[in-house]
Amino acid sequence: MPKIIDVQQYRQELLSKCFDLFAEKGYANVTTRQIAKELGVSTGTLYHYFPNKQVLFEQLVEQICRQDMEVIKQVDKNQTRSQRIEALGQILIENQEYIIKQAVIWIDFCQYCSAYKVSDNLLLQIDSRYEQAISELLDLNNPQVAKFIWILVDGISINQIDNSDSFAVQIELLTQMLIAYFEKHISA
Amino acid sequence: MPKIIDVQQYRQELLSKCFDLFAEKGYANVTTRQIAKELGVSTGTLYHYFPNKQVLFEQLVEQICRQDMEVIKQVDKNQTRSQRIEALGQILIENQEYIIKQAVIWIDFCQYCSAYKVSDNLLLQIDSRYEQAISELLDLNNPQVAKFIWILVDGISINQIDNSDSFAVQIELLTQMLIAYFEKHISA
Amino acid sequence: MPKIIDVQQYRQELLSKCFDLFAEKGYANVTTRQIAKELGVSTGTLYHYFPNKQVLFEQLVEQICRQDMEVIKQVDKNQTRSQRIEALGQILIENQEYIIKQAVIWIDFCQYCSAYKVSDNLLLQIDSRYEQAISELLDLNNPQVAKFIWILVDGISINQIDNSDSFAVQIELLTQMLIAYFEKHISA
Amino acid sequence: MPKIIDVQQYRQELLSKCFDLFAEKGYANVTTRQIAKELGVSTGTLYHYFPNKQVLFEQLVEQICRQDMEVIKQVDKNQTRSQRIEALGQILIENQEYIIKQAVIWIDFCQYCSAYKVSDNLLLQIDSRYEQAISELLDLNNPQVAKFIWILVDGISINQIDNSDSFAVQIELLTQMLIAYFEKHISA
DNA sequence: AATGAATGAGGTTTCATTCAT
DNA sequence: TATGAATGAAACCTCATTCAT
Repeated sequence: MPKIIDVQQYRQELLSKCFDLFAEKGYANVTTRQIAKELGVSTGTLYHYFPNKQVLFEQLVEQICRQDMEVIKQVDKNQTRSQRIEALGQILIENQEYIIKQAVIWIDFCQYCSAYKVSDNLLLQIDSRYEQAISELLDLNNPQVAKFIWILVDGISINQIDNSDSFAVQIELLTQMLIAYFEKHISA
Repeated sequence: MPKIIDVQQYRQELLSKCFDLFAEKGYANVTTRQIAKELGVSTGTLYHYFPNKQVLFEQLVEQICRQDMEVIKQVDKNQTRSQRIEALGQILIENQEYIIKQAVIWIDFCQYCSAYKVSDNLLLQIDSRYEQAISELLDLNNPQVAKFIWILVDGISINQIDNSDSFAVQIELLTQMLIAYFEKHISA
Repeated sequence: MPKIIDVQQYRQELLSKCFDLFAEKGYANVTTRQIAKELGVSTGTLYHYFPNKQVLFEQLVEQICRQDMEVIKQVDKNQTRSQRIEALGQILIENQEYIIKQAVIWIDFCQYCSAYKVSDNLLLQIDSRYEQAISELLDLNNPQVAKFIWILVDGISINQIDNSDSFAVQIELLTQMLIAYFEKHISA
Repeated sequence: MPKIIDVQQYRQELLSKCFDLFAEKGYANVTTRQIAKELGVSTGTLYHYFPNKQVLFEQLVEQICRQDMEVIKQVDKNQTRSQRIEALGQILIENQEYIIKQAVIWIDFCQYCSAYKVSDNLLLQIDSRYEQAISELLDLNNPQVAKFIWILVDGISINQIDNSDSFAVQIELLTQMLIAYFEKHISA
């Protein structure tokens, strides 16, 4: 029993160590040897913990999703919607580096699903988790709006690859835009 | 007398025929053999028109940018800003399929630049062309806002890979949000 | 009739123009496109005058052999053997650049014959032409000695690829060595 | 525990097994698949031990040079110069097959350096090692003479490709010629 | 559990040669 | 005659995966 927990925990550690590498190069451009080297293990060991590269990637995406849920939970819900939007924006800016990488990996995962003709189950499932988390956070009853917001965060993140100094500016713009939109269309 | 062919024009035709394939699979997942097959030529012919896969991809990105400039130009400038925003949204929705693919390829190109350590010259140059085109269209003096808008369109587009029925809804949301933002913050 | 002569002559011109290219790169490293470019014609034209790359190369080797026979003939035969050896050495030094290239191509041709499993007929035939020419020039009755001399010239030539200033020195050494040998072993 | 293998030693074994193939066909005419087949391994394994075909070839040349130094060392130095020359000739004749192949590869390497525009460092370095070894063996103070001798051996070797029965005759001729030369020009 | 040597299918690219014009 | 676009076999090389140790 305790052994199993250790294995599971070690797997999580390995996944965490992969994060930067996948964010930087993308699934298709990372070799298993590079992964093994980054993790400080042999390729044999890598294949001992993960059946193949695809599963490794999918588990990484799941791990990221779980972490993102935690990030979103940090927002204090005892505030007006505008305040919560600003708080979310603030958290994104504070975790800028992580958020950008997470978005890059997510987009990479979307392409991976279409390119490798992998079943979208995981993709759809994670997608709806984000949708729900944002919906709850901002008391939205239109799921499209919730998804929309997270999509915009991705959009902004991805385009930071080269000049990452504008991330904060753009998240701020997004924040203001959302506030203006909600003020005009939906009563808080 | 040799076969007379407008090489430059034929190159453009070939690039156009690649568009769907790259949008669907992504640069790293498309093989040159697949490209040749899609184009209905041999790999030898492919390499007769493009020195290598990278240049082929870069020229495709350039072609897309030129086409996008044409799409943006379609908006009638004799309207209020809100009207122009709506017109732009309308055009995006009308060209939904193309816009999504274009965005997917663009994001792929961003990753390609970072993964292959290709010089960013082309990336930055194209980036600023979009910025300028949007700035002119909406009379913006803050370039960050212009870039921001196009980034959001990319963000929305990318996430359509699997359920593309929400594109129109999300572009509509973006339109309304931009209008609300400009009404509140910037006089038309 | 005159047409045929022209074609033949044009072929010789083309071959002459290939000489430097083959000497510099070697048969296997020269592409037909490079040859065509060097000749200022299209690949189609190249294949109009020569059935393929192999025949082109073989004809070049033949042409070189004919030219070498002319070089050797320049030696005035009304001299002692030692004088004739020195005269030959002098001619080699005067034509240093040509001699080196000719030797490089010849060695390349030897390798070509073994690598491509081409029949050695041409090789043997040319070999014996050199043997005879040297035998006649130096009044040798041992054909091995004649061949030996030409082989040494090749050996010296090939090793000039990088520091070609020692060619004259080494031909001079060869000359002295031959003279010493003949003085000791064979009466002039 | 992993399979224990002395990588460096295995590399040397692999190189030794390549020797004949390269001698017979030449660098440009040997394919990596042929090499792998000759070595009895897969192409993947080949690339596990050598980063690419060029480096493989260069390491082969280095290995050959080291072996040649051993061959030259076999000559007993407690003899007159004439005797040492004869002893060297004898060793060359005894190792005829190896010497010819070694020479063919060396010449191939010279062409390889010029054709592939590889830096000549290795070539010059090896060149000087031969020069020194011969100089020491025959107590020569003129390095040109030392280089000259080895060049002649190469020249003779290369021309044996097709009728290798004359090698001994020609090495014998070279030996006599050198003795005659030294008797006349340089006191033993 | 851990290693890394070994595999070989499949990737990108080259190039001798052909052929419609 | 002359052209050069087109071909596709085959070159070099990579990399996910396996397996003996």
